[in-house]
Amino acid sequence: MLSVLDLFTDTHAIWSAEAIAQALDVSVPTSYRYVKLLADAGLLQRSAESQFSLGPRIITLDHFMRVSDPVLQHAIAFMQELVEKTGFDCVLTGLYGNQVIDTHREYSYNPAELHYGRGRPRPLFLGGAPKVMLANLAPHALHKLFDQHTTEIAQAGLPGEWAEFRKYYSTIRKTGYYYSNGELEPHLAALAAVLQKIDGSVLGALSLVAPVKRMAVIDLPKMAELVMRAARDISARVS
Amino acid sequence: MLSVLDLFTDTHAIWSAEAIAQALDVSVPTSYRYVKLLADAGLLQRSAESQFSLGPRIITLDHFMRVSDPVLQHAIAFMQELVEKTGFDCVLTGLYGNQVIDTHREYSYNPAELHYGRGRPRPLFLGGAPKVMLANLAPHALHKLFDQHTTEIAQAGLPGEWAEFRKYYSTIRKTGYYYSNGELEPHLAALAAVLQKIDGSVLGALSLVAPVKRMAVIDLPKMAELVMRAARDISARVS
DNA sequence: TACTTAATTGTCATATTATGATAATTACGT
DNA sequence: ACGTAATTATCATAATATGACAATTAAGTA
Repeated sequence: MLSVLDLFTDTHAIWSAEAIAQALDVSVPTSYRYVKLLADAGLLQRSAESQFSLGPRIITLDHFMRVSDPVLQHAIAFMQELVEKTGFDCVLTGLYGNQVIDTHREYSYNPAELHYGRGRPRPLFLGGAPKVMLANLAPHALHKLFDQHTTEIAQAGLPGEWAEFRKYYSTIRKTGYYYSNGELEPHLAALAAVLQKIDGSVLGALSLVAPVKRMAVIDLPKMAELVMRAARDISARVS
Repeated sequence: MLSVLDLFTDTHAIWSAEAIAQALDVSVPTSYRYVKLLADAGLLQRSAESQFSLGPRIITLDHFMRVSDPVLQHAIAFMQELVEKTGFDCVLTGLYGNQVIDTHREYSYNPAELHYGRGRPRPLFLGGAPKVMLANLAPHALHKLFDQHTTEIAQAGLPGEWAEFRKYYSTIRKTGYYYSNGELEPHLAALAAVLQKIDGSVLGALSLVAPVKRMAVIDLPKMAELVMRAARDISARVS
């Protein structure tokens, strides 16, 4: 029944009861039952005649998550400071099982477009934030991901052999940060550092993001030092 | 099983399987089953030893909602303009059944505190946004709310009789906006206007919020005109 | 490394409930 | 008021959720 939620995405945000029945291969009455259950819980809402969309409960639950997320709470001030110092956007990212999600974005300027900051699912093997997080996972956890995502790893151009794959991430870990140039989106560069608890477990990642063009005049080591220090400070506060 | 989600709030964000079993009056194995189902769907996650919290799926779903919400999409630009013109915070609010929720906030300045903008549940009968929305509901919908929330209505100091209650909201509807002075929070004032589709159905509300102190020098009719025009423009775009 | 305790999952009989087909009802536009 | 589509009720049957208990795994500690 929870699989009804899987149907709702950014590109297909509205579903009819009948379409749900078809998609899940259940009868129409059952589809209505599912929808009713989810709507009663507020996870769905009727958006129009026979149309359903995601419901207000999700907004509230997300609010609870933000308010009670210690990483987010402590990170914001440091992120604002980074934005002020650099003029770049600052992004906070989390690793949830096999999913990488941006959890907050501090904007350097306010574009008139919708802010995609929070919640955008991201590829596991592309971009700065995922790389510094994976680089700091316990070896067995990384190995698990390696086994589960063979094709994605190949697509990302990463080594198909465990030894080299591991060495690749080990290098990143030793460097302390990762600079991605046009890796996730061609025109964007990012510099990321990991957030971790005292015991070494990964809390998330902190990145500065900017157009590739504007990186020409940047002193990378200096910028890396800024991000890493902020990351360390945040990590210390959370622990 | 979905009632597990009800347990998680901003003040109690982490639950153990055992505590859930007790709260829902089910056996411990059943509690683990519930938690497993929800965690597999991403609605919950293990946060520590035997501890569960709300999961990443909620962040993603909220993201989908924001991206596919036409009101939000069209409103942001106007909200930014209002912030620029007035220096006040601008808030977008939605009505979902019996629930009033802020869905976006454009900040006039960037306080170093966490932004509570999106998702905060609000009382139904206090504050500008709920009042302009309720004032523009179809009479039968308003009557329904009137019947269902007798005590809250009394607590809010609103008329306990339907005729007067209706008249109260009718006045607001005719005025076109509502100015609330310290109604929701003692030190805050807000001016709200309704967003509605061409057919008159309520889409939400648009408000400007500022400390009461700063309202002393404000020309209310002028400010009301600004908010109402923005609200009309947004409404027009959405339709 | 082994030991101890807590956390989590498996087993299984039973009671509960979910399901689909069909019918009845409601809501909506004309 | 009418006709169509949407939604809910009925009911027999199949499926599965539940709790008690046992087994297993994980985590902390000596």
